[in-house]
Amino acid sequence: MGVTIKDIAKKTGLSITTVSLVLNRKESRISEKTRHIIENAAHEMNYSPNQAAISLSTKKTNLIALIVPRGTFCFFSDLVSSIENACRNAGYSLCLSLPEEDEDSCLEAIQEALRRDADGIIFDPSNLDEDFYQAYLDLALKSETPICSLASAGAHLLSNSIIPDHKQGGRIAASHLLELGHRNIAFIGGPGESYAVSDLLLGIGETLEEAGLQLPEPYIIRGGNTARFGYEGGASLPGFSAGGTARSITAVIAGSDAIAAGLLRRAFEQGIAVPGELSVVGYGNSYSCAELHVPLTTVSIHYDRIARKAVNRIKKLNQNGPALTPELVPPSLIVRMSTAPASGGRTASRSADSLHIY
Amino acid sequence: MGVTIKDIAKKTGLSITTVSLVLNRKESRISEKTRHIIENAAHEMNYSPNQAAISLSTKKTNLIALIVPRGTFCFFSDLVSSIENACRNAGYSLCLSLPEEDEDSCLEAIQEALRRDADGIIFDPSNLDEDFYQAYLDLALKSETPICSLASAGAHLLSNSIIPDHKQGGRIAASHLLELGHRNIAFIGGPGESYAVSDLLLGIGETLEEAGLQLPEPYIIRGGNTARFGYEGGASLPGFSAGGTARSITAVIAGSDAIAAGLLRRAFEQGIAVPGELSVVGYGNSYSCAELHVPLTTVSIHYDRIARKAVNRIKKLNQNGPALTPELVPPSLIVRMSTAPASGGRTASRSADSLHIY
DNA sequence: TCATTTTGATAAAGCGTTTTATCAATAAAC
DNA sequence: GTTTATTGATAAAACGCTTTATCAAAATGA
Repeated sequence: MGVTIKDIAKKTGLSITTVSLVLNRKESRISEKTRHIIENAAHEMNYSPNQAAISLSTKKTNLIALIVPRGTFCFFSDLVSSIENACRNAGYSLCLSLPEEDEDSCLEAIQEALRRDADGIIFDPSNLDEDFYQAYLDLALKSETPICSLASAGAHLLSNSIIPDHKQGGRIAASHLLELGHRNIAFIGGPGESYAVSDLLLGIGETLEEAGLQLPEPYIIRGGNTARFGYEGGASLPGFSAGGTARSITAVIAGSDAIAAGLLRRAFEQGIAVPGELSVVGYGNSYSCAELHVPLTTVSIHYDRIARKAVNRIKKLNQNGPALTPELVPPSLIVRMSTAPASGGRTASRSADSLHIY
Repeated sequence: MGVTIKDIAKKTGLSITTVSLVLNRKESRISEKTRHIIENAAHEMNYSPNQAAISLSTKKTNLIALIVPRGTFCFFSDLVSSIENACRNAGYSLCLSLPEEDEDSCLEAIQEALRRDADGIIFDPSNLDEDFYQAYLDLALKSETPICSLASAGAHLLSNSIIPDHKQGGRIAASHLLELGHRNIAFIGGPGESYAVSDLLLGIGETLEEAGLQLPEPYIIRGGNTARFGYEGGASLPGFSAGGTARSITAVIAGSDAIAAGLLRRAFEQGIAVPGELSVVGYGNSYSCAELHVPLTTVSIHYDRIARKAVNRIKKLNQNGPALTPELVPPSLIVRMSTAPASGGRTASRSADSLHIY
């Protein structure tokens, strides 16, 4: 279809080699005169290099494949958006796959990435189980494509992972509530097989234990990551539907912001004041969680940082840098308005700006 | 890096041509025996075709580029997710660009798509202004890459657009409120230059006029598409901060679900009951809008349909089908719980299921 | 002036496919 | 037993680019 360097060569009467050299290699020994002729011609003819040809020749595609199974642990758009940005800044194009959560679909996505000979694969398998990892790793490692996982499970197998430190995330959320004086804290979150949620729970549990408290079985509701689950599952928290003081629980940590949203709605409908009677901490700091009627206190996973690190790592590996050990990225707390001291009082008025509401 | 058909040829002692024929052309005249030998070898050696080479040879990349300027009219994740799905189902890979909203960034994104020689470009410029279209079209049309726009502006120039019928969306929203008996309806929505919002307003205006009403200047608040804008701009609606009956406005149409969310928060904080005292209609039916404490009545843009149509159109154009006229896709109303009769009464209890809340 | 280095440009091979034209061998038709 | 079709496989060119090795011409040094 388009204009090729051959066309430029023909038009200028110079050779293909010369054209290529001018267009790619600033340091090559080409006279200024020739250089100008070619640059002008290229511009006039509206030349655009053909990436397929470049890829074939150089064995670099400048492509990063991002694979995020649908319905993944945290709302995907933050991740996708961050990775896209990081890719663009680093000169990569982004090839996006949102496979279904079953093994076949995910493997297909990986094969697609290999067929396209991506310079790197970023994969977020946080809600898949470990059996899967093996198959995925087999494929990944057989090819020499750098793979960067965004999940802790299997991290020992995969040297190049950048991992949100969900355990730390759990600690942060729990500490926040403890500091506010809460003693009866519940958890509601994702499916049982999810490693991300397991880590999260681990952090919560440890922190509570260190404070001499525990997280008893009935205070843990597992099942999903959706708002619907938050709405429906929330009702089964001990004493949640009872009015006023009958509630033993004063705070809930949700495994995702969506769950927290559902929970907030349930509380609203039942006339339970948040944060007056119930504090809620979300998880993820997704776009939408600042839009709720009670802006959500939540744990930010810092996908922007993770994205930068992941893309960077792939870039280094492409330059034949050494494989590196997995890196944990610590989350941080975003305090908005859904948490307050256990006593029930609203905290001293905080200005919207200091609350990072929008 | 990987195994090539050359390797397979060498291993089986057959020719490259034969290998290629076996692997791609079911109908070619190759003996069953040879076919089996090659298929087995390919499988054993874990052969994966190199897309760059295929592209170079066939001039088909099986790539669709999706360009959605950041901060676009409607929350991008619904669109992106739908397009990804449609691409996958149609055998395409998705190359995603989320450029900044300025012209340079968008042009870069288009050039990237051309460099990658995408089989088609899907572009959502709904919040860019018409000047931009010209530059964008120049590039697009100069190449012969099929382009499918998702915006109405410039549609007369671009034959292959699939366009959400925002005007119809406006009519639907307004009709709904009129049927509920509202007479004082306001609008709060996106920036002045946005054609999408202009269409939306047009639909609203026409519908009100047909009912003998109008949308007076002070009832129109323009500025952005964010929740923050909904929260802050909402307060400037006539009489909004006044208590009880002082409010003249009984219903608001928001230009996006995010705006509606901000508005809902403002209403909550000011003790204005939704939908009891104020009805709110959102726009877009984005993921998050069902998660709000008052599940949002909104206008669904049906991105899934739009995505399928857009991808299909590109596929047909790739098969040398004729260029087609732009197609308008009608939105539809999703009634949830943020609207009620103007009288103030809550509507007869509706079950959650019939409300499409989750 | 002749040998040596530097400068400017090029030819040609290679990257992994597809595809057209060709060819030998076997089968069918006469 | 020739001639003609058919079957099964292949050689080679092409796709658009990069890169190495090569080469002629000009500049430098002795």
